[in-house]
Amino acid sequence: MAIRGRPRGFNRDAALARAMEVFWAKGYEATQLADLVSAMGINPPSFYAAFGSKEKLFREAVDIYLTTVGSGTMKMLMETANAPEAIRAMLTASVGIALSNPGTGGCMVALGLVNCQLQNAELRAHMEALRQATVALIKRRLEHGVAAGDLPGAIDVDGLAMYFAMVIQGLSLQAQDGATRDDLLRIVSTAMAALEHARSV
Amino acid sequence: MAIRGRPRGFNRDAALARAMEVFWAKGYEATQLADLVSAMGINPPSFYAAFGSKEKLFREAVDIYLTTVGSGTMKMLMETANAPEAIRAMLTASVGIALSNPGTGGCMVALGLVNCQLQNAELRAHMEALRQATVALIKRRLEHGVAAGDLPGAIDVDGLAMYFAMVIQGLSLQAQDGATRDDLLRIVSTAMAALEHARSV
DNA sequence: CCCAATCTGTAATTTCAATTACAAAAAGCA
DNA sequence: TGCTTTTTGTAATTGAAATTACAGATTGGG
Repeated sequence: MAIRGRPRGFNRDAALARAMEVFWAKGYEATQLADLVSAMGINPPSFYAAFGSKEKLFREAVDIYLTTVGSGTMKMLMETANAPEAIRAMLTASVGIALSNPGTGGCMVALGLVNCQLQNAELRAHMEALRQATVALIKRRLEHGVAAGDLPGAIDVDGLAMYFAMVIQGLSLQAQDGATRDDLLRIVSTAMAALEHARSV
Repeated sequence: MAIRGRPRGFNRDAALARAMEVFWAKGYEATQLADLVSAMGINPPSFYAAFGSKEKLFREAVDIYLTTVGSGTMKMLMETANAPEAIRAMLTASVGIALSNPGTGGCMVALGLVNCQLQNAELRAHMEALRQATVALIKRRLEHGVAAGDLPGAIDVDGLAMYFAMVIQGLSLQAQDGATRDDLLRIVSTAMAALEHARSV
């Protein structure tokens, strides 16, 4: 049997994409329902019927952020041949993302939920887990680089992975502070010295 | 003539110190008056009489943060003899501060007001100006290092200054994500490679 | 000792943002 | 067509957080 009842008057995926942009631009807590429903072109009841709550919507928004906006960085990381080049490509992609933020600047995973209230601690933990996953991915790429001979076997892959994750987060904050593309790319080049140095040990 | 009226029943400076800790721990927007007055041991009317508003109190709290907690990093930066050592000392001091945050971790200037609402844009600009001042200070120290022969004359002092400011911010976010002292110090050592590399150019 | 000035505690008030009530609308099915 | 189901728009409702009203308390000055 077909779907009963009045059909939904808006495109759920399109509305979700709009919501993602708003969350990305303003962060979870600074975004209010009024911003969301306005950007999505719907009213509160439609919102709650389709997405459940602000928090559930945010989780969905992060999901599509990762599979759309964010996927590029990880793709660069995993698919660029030489390990140092892969790291550089990832950071360069991060710069692009940080600057394409429709609002203040920065990566949604890095800055979407900083300094939250106790009531949102669980959501914050979710974001933190995503960031830890990034660290793990960088570490794996470095290990692969060592195995492939791109990097010396003596390097501290754990330390370097944390370092580059830190760089991604730092780039986001710099973007929020108004850094230009040229500024951020210069920072990336400087940051890459960590690997240049590791290679020459 | 002496002061008329009932004397204040609490120590304003002590209360301000408590408030600073709360703001440092939770950030501006996640901190609510109830947290503040509770930590300060006073009631709302005393609070407003003595400090004016939450925003004014925050500005005062940032001021004493800078002159107490934060002064160590800049002291290290300006008073350590060798320029690369000065940078390292500054970053090491930042690690100590980030870990001494009574709450989630991180530097109050770096993370005290991220993702704020439009109504707090002016306050955010104030924080941003403080961060820019840090960049300027780092730049000056690097220039001094070049003049003193600690660093080669060809280095990009602007780029390096932004880079190390980014590191301070990134360290704060890493601290919030649960990084240990050992983790952060390893990141600092890795970050220092940027200067090691610059020296050997 | 009384008055003016200032602080304190209790208890509003105000404002604003998330969420829901409810009746009308729009579809399928008998 | 009448019934059921689901969505929609308007307009509450709820809840929380910043700020203030007000009466009582405590001081110095005359």
